[in-house]
Amino acid sequence: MTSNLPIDPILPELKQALAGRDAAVLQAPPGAGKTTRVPLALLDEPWLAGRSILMLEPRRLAATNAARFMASLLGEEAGRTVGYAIRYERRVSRVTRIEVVTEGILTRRLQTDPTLEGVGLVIFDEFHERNLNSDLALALCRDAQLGLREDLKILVMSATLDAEPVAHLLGGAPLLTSQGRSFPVQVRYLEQDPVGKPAEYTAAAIRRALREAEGDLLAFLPGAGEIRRCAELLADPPAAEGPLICPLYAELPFAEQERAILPAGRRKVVLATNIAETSLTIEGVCVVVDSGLARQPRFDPAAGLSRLETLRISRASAEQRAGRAGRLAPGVCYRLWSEGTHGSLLPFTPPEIRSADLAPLALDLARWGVADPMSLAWLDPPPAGALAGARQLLETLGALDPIGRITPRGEAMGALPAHPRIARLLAAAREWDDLPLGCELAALLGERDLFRRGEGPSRKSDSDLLDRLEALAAGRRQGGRGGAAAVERAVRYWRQVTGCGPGAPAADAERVGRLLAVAFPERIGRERQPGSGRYLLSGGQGARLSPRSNVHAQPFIVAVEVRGGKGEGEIEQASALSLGSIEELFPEVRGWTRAVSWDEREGRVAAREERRLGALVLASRQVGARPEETLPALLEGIRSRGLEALNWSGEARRLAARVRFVARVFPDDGWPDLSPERLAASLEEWLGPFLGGVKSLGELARLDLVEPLRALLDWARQRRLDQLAPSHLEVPSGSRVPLDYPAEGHPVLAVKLQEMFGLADTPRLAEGRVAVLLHLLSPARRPIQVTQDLRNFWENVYPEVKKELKGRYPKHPWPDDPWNAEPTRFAKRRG
DNA sequence: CTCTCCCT
Repeated sequence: MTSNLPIDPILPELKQALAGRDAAVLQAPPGAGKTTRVPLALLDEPWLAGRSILMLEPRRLAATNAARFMASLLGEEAGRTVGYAIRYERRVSRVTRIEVVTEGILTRRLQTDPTLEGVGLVIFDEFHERNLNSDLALALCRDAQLGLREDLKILVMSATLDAEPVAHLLGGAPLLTSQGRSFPVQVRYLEQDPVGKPAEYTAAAIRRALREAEGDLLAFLPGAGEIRRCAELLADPPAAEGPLICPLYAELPFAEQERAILPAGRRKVVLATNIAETSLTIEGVCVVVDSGLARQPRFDPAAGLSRLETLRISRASAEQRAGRAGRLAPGVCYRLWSEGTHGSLLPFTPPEIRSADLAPLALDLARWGVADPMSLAWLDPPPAGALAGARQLLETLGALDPIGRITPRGEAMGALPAHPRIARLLAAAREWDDLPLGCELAALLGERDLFRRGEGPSRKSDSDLLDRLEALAAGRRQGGRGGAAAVERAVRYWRQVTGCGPGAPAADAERVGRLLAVAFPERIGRERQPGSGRYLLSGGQGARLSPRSNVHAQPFIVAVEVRGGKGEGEIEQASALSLGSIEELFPEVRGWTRAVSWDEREGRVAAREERRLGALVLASRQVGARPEETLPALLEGIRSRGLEALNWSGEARRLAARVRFVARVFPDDGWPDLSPERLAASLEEWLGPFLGGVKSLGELARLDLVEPLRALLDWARQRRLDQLAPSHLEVPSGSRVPLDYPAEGHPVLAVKLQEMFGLADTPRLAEGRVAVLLHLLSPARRPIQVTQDLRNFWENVYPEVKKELKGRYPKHPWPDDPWNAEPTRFAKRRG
């Protein structure tokens, strides 16, 4: 502890803050030395009273490195005063006072020992990354602190300037800020946002940066595809000075990653994914070229699948990337977007909890005994929709009961350090005495896909899990070659955790399929047409097998990994399964359930009995529909065909039109709304009661709508309707002439002129508020005049009309004095 | 352009 670090001046203040409070927040940029300085500085504080410190790191490498470095400062090996625990490996002893752990470890420790016996302080390092597990661990830790361990202290350390909300969350904890140690980085934006493909404009920008600036160059690209393309573009023609081009992404074999990280002896261009933003530090970088893009997973709760999206990074992320150029000396960062666009970027990368698969978190909450997650302290609470989806899955897996409490099986699953699906698979393997196979599958599913990693066999189009099991076995026969080290280590781990005895897995397709089916019950697929390779999954999504898949011509499969497009996903890993197994594993499919639906082609209600697994119909038979179950299907049929499919008699149309007219004139008198939209929306209420036993369009056609419509009016309103808007009007000739009530404008009375002799005043409706529009007709019922002023017609228009038409209709009366002529509907009597 | 990164 000789050299001075930027964090040092603040340590006394930090000690004091923690002495008086149960929590503190320390904000310190990279290079301040917080990770290795803070735990050792606090070790002898009196409030710690000899208890130990747990420190969380987001990555295994960071955890082991921090522990080893601190141990070396004490002149010890890791495992004495300073130890660590990561998956597969724990190095601690009775004298250990500082234990550095990765995030999942703390959650598991809290579950088995909620009081954190013997621990006095929990430090959350790099909390700004906002990983799902650190958010959960902090929520649980705070809950333990408030309920069980008032003497437990929490210290949150964060690199970026968003520490205020955490301090607030921890009850107004003191917020301390430290300087960092880094060199200035000059940031250069583009004039305008680039057009074209990221690989192409990034390659162009790299060529320019190599001319303009000195030193090794680190470029950030969204994925391996862009990195390969960019490397090709830089190789042809070779960039100036012919620098060494080093791709860097997680799937790359370790040796190649090392080549990118270590000094090369000549100028180097590293093309990296997000892996270089936080997890790996590259020596000698003075120039950063940032495409501004990253690929991020988004879990779709409806489909139960994640898909990758290429998104613009946040300003905080851009800051972090730029900082990589200033670790050793002043540097330059080329941002491949405009300064205007920079202002529109998100300030921080959204926390993982907002878009992740929440099934593991939901099981952890249930184990913790939290019914309502809102009772815990969250910076961002788990989104309700995703959480509901996660609980649904857990219920399907048998881990939760229908009201969301953990079941004994759920307890057993939660005790296994794996995703609930894999835990379910292992539980089934134990039950079926198939543990060797279960351990291999758990390892294959839990690690990166064997056929996708750069160091392994590269038959990436094979989608059958049996092929992967065979590849594992073949690798073992060849003496451990095959690059499946991570999977093999996981196999050993699971064999140890489950107490699985020796013995080779019995890897026949059916056993594999059955184990996978219980873990992925909503991804059981049935082929749509034989040989099509296109499947409907029990969860309702569609998916297709690659044409080069080895899972051929299987009517039923389990699609374990589906790479999601928005429509049909591509099945990356699957296994065949028999119908018999499905029936055995999911007893509910053995029962027949009735399904009544509208058969559009036949135009009738169809009732079937079906055996189904989620969206899959495994068998179906036609049955007769019972009268009491036809209504919803019939209404669905009417809706699909529209109101006009109903039997609108003239009388029914007129009735509806009259009611609409009255409702228009007296809008506040409570007349029912009989607009087509409203009628369509309320079919069930007004038409439903008249549809008893109706099953087909033919029967529907026999139902006159007059009665259902009239039923919407009580007796008093029916009487009032007849007064306000009669269906017919009596004219001077004695005829009862039908009135037409159009949707807009005045009601129309179309009547022969001769029937109106002697009438001066235009008839009025609706208590005299609305005059009818007269369509005066010739004896041949041709329109002569449209008017609302009958008196004016007789006096000024009729003489002209008479002259014109008298010759054409000689048998009809055309009196000179229409005021005193007898109105008639007939022609003149003969002779 | 064919899947980012990490973790029990």
